[in-house]
Amino acid sequence: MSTPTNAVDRLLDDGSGRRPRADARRNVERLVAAAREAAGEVGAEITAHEIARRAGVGVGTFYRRVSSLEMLLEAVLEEVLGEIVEKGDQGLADPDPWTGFETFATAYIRLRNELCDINEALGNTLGNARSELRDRIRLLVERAQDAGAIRPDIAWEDVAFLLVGVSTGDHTIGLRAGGRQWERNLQIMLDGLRTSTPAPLPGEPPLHVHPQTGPSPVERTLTEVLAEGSANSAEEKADSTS
Amino acid sequence: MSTPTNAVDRLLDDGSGRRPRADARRNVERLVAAAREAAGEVGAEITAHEIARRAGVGVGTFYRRVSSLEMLLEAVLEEVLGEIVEKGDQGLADPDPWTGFETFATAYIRLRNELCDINEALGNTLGNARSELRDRIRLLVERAQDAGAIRPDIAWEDVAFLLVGVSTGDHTIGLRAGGRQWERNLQIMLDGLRTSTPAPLPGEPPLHVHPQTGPSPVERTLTEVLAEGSANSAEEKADSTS
DNA sequence: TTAAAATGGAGGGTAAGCGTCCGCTTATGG
DNA sequence: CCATAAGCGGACGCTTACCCTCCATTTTAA
Repeated sequence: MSTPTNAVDRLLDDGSGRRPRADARRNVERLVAAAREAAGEVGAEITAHEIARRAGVGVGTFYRRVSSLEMLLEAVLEEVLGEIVEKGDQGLADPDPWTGFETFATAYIRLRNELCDINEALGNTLGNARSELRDRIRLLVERAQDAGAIRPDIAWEDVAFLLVGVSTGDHTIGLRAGGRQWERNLQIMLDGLRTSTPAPLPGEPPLHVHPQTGPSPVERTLTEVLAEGSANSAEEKADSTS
Repeated sequence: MSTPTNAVDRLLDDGSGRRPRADARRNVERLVAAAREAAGEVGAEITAHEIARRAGVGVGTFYRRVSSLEMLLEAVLEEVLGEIVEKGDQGLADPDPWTGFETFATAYIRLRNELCDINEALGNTLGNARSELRDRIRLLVERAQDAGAIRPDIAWEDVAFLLVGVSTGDHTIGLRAGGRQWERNLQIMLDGLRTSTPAPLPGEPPLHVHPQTGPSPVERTLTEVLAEGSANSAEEKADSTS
């Protein structure tokens, strides 16, 4: 009980042991909430003024309650990472390895969207929690592979990379998804990971689904495509007919 | 022939119609190459000084050859987008819809990695090329769906989002892939998209592949997981036993 | 009621990037 | 070979953006 476990308490603990005034605590809570929200929306280039504005407090208050912007972000990041690791443990506790993995993956992405890239922004201050997270991912993947639910030619790092991509892919070339695109991305990725057949996609399609006409199987691996690609990588310039 | 088609010629064209000196042309070429390379590595927050340094020229030269940093980035972006669209046309020319799609997807990600997020950085200056790109993706996906190669419950926008995610996911929680992770991401995504069975993964695994022991099928959809997740979204706090 | 605690926002200090200026160098055509 | 216009480099000034402090005023709570 002497070491506060959540961001708010840690930030309020100035070492004097005195109980802070009510408005002080209220403002710290607002600041942490605002920082978490802002981090998810704006990303790493969030400013102290912006957080203070969202929290409805002045900049002065910001810096009295929080020793620095970096401190606040670090506290928030650690808090969220803790929640993610906890989700990993919940997944490992699930008797069904695939379900456990799936549950974790879902929660992970949802939480990761809150952090956005704050993570990378403030460097390697959290080596400990990060290695804990890596452990959970590795265990979840390997357990599902042992159970035959995830294809065996995958490394757990592949999954880590894919999960990032899933949460990142929600806007491109003028297209912008409504914040739940990651759910569809995730399902498609899961279908690529698993050994059994595809599951139905969650949510609504971004715009429309193309009406299907007829079937016809095909076979060629990406490895072959890549080989071709590097074979004719010599540039060719031909005038295109408009 | 009056309107130069590549970035170098466009930047050299100062309207006077005079042929530029040899060193001037050489430096523009270096600048464009450096900008393309730097854009891929550093991303959107690239600086004029950095590009000049990589090109081995002074800042003065940079600004004489290139009216502004924005102009250079725009020229590079347009050039790369043009190449991508061309790859799309090549894919559409392929008689096999799946192969055509696969070829395009590969080339697209490879080129997209060069742009990184310059794209978003300088706003909507390229609405035209972007809509052309969208067209190619839509046609490629729908054609493959008509042929029965891509699962029918997918919208072409899903594919656009997924392709971004695939190229983005190459570093996370202290893990960093060697630049070819996207190939593995892509194959797994393709396996999730297609109607037939998974293909072998390209390249080497990031670190190791977990030795498999035994099989056991499982079934649960992400939709169900999501429903559960939002059901017990009420926070629970319990002291963890260290 | 009153003093300690807290608040807010103007403003100083700093860092970083953009683009210019000008003295020196180099290509090029006669 | 030489004259000259074109080109080169990088120091430097300007602007912008952000971090954090200071202090007159307000709020809490004993």
